[in-house]
Amino acid sequence: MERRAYIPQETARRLSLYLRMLRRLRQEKVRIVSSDQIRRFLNVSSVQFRKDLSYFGEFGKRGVGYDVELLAKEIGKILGTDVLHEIILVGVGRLGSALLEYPGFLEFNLKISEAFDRNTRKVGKVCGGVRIRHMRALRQVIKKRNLRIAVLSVPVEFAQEVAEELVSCGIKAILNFAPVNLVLEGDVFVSNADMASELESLVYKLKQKNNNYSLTKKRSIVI
Amino acid sequence: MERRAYIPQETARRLSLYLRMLRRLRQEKVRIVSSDQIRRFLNVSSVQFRKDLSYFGEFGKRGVGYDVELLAKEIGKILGTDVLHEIILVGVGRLGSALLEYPGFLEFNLKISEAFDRNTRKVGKVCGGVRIRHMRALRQVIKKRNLRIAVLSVPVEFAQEVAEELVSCGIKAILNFAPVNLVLEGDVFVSNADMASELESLVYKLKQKNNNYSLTKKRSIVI
DNA sequence: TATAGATTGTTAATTGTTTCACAAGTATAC
DNA sequence: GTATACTTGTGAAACAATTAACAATCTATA
Repeated sequence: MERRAYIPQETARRLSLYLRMLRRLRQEKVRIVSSDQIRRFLNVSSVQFRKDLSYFGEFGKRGVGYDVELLAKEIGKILGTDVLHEIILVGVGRLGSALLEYPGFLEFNLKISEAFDRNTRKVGKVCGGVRIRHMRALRQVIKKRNLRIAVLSVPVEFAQEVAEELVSCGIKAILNFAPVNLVLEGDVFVSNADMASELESLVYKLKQKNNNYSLTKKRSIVI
Repeated sequence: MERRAYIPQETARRLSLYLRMLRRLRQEKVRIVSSDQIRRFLNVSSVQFRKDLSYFGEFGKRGVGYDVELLAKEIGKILGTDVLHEIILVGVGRLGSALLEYPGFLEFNLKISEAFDRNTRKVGKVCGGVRIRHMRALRQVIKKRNLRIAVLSVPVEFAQEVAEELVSCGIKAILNFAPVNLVLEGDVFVSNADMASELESLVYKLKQKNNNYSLTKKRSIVI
């Protein structure tokens, strides 16, 4: 097959779910897994799983299944988790400090290695193993360490301006926790972790169900 | 047009973004807005916006635009934010307490009105205006207050069992912050707020861009 | 009251994603 | 060795979502 002509966005999103599942299986000493087992664990159809993998190569053995160890390694390579990625976090409020202590990032070889806040009372303190710096140091640190990815957890009213500053410092990807759509110039990827909107979607679905309106299926995931 | 034959999932997701934008405009005393202005604010094409609304009715005036006040009210009705929805939160760890204090939920008329934890040292304390109860009280409170929606922020190793308990108590929608896919029986909506996976997707996109592989567009807002 | 410019609402075409159907390969039992 | 039961990989079909194209309608103005 002609690989990588283009990869469906949705496929890319699912790869990290696969990887996490495989890692868990590996931990439990499972050696072989079939696409049908994956379906049961992840609510992704077995064909979907196989099709997703097919964009990158052939990793299974017909009649048998997939070698957990091997497949985890391959997906890791595809996603780039074989290399440690250093991230910065801007805004060490309640959410920000929760994120600094969040253990889940390591799973994908992601590490928040710098944190910034403009509150001088927070500066110098250590949270999640990271010493908080003042916003003034932002540009210098980003440039010096050549960082590309930022988590933005400042109050909503500052999100836009801080995001612009991040971009001007060379940041190329932002995970935004502020409930606002960032409008940015240049080639920056922005992903919104919009908790309120996510919850609202659930409320809406419940309402629809009760009213017997129908939604198309697909996706239940997400931020 | 035959309204509401079915509503695209994505349309439902976008409605809350529209509502937030409209509220902000209303606050700024803007009376009229065109779909083209919305495009500039939200990175959603003007046709997309109009198409989305068209599933529910005709809310604009040709040659003019949309009445901000009126449209906000209509979308609010569609989404169900005209009524207060009470939510419970389970797991008052670092992330849980950040969520309890998160002001963004009110925007959609959502209120975390009960919080539970199994750590007796936390029980009785007040966080974000909510007194934390012991997990033992879970069933009784849910039944008594007839609650339907839960935010799950317990450690990943307990997520599955707690989720099952929630469902057995009558919960119909769960916003899950644990990095695991919940497998649940019955008609429950689960939405995963998967921060690590979200960040991982950004890393992947950056990598693709540098390698000049192409992804299809859509979602996740590339500016 | 006719005309120009603006903007919505909608059908049709296009693009993107999932699912179907099945060929091809592997393991096991006899 | 052959039959049987699995399981993967994939082209084609079906389905879903977005975008293009344009008719309908409104406002302002001469």
